[in-house]
Amino acid sequence: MAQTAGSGRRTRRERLTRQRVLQSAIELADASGIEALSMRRLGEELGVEAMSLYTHVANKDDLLAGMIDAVFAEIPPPSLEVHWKTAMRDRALSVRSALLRHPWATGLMDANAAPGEATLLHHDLVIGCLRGGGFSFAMTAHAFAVLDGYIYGFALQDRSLPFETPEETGDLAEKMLAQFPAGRFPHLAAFMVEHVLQPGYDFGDEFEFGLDLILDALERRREE
Amino acid sequence: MAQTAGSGRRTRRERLTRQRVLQSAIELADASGIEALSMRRLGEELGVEAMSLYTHVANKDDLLAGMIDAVFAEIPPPSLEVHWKTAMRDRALSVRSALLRHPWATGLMDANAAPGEATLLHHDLVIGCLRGGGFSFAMTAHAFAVLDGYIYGFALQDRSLPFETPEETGDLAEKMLAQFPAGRFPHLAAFMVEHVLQPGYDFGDEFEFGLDLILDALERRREE
DNA sequence: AACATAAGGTTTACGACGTAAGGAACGAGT
DNA sequence: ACTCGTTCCTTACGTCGTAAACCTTATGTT
Repeated sequence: MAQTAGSGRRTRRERLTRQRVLQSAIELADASGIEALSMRRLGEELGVEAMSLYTHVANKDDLLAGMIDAVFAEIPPPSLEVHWKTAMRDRALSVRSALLRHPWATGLMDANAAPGEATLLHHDLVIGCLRGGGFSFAMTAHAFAVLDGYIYGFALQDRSLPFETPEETGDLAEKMLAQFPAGRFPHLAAFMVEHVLQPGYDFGDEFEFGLDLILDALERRREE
Repeated sequence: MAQTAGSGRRTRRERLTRQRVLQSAIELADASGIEALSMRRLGEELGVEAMSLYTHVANKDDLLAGMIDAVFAEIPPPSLEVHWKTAMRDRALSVRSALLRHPWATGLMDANAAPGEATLLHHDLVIGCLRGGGFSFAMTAHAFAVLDGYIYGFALQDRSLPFETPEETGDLAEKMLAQFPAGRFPHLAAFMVEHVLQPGYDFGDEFEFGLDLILDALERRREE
């Protein structure tokens, strides 16, 4: 009786896999936040006891490292065929959207864990793209540092903003400033009233401004 | 018998204070990493049981929020007297050095906690500086997002690099690449050999390049 | 068909964590 | 000297990551 994966009549449940573990962990973190991701809870999600996970994952740090690498794997690889500027622009937007889909990822990058294969591949292509675009090694290092710094930092800021919708923004801004004597933070208050609380404002929209600013500046420096 | 703070003959130990708790927590996190900061361990450091801390701190999140605000309080306030560009440059370097002193801080900024007074004051002055420098509200928002994004993101990258000294860099780079078939990451490998592993290279030095790139670009846009 | 093997999954347990609840000790004001 | 509010301690609960040992099941060999 052939009993290959999933065909047997009495397979109580799908076999566990590193893939399945990582994917479930990502779904759980996306849905309930990274602080809700415990080995027990993840096991539950997969219909399995917590300790079973350790067959496919060395420990929790390994799990987190795997999740990060899986996020990088989601990002379309930057093309080496097009002009570096468009490639880098597209890539920045791709990374940003991945970090928006998985907001917990930014906070995990401090991990002293070694980068995974997808992560290294991503970096490899970024460097290849810049070098192919005529950047010297030194300029490649500079460009890489500014671009990635900006991308991750923006995601960090975005996530640390304690509001999601414009209405929330208003409520929260008022409460924040109301804690302190009126006039304690005059510039901040004016900025809130005159700009941030205006209809249509969304912090996330700032991303492309800074991105283009940096890309244009890099282009200019490269040509110098 | 006057028994003001610290004068009594039988004060077994200094009284606890929110200040002292926060300061000890920061020292502990600086010295042993944020993951070593537990309420019990912190109590021990202060010669006190863990539960005593809760008199001065609502819970651990409040402790962490207080630590972040204390880090901002360490940063010299940006001046409103000098040209915006020098003020913003100095401030960026100050923030960076604070984040180097307290590497755990970057990872904590995701906290959904409300920003503290020192944090708000810092932001107030940054906005005041830009507005005073002739930036419109919209341009202020743009500038703020790029600058702070870059500063925090750079700190995040810097901290996530798994090496401190050049020698470590070499060892680690080799191990990282050795895990995968030679030639798997050709651009990355070349970049490492030709640039990162060259004597004298230090990723931290990249900071000022990107900072000036952004400041120059902002100046140009502001004048448009 | 019977068995050996190893891999996957489970049970139980340990020490550390954040913190709720209630008690004890202490200092200041009467 | 007595009270009272604050500070600090004791004990306890539920949760966490994971070590160790055990059981189960699918597979390959005879």
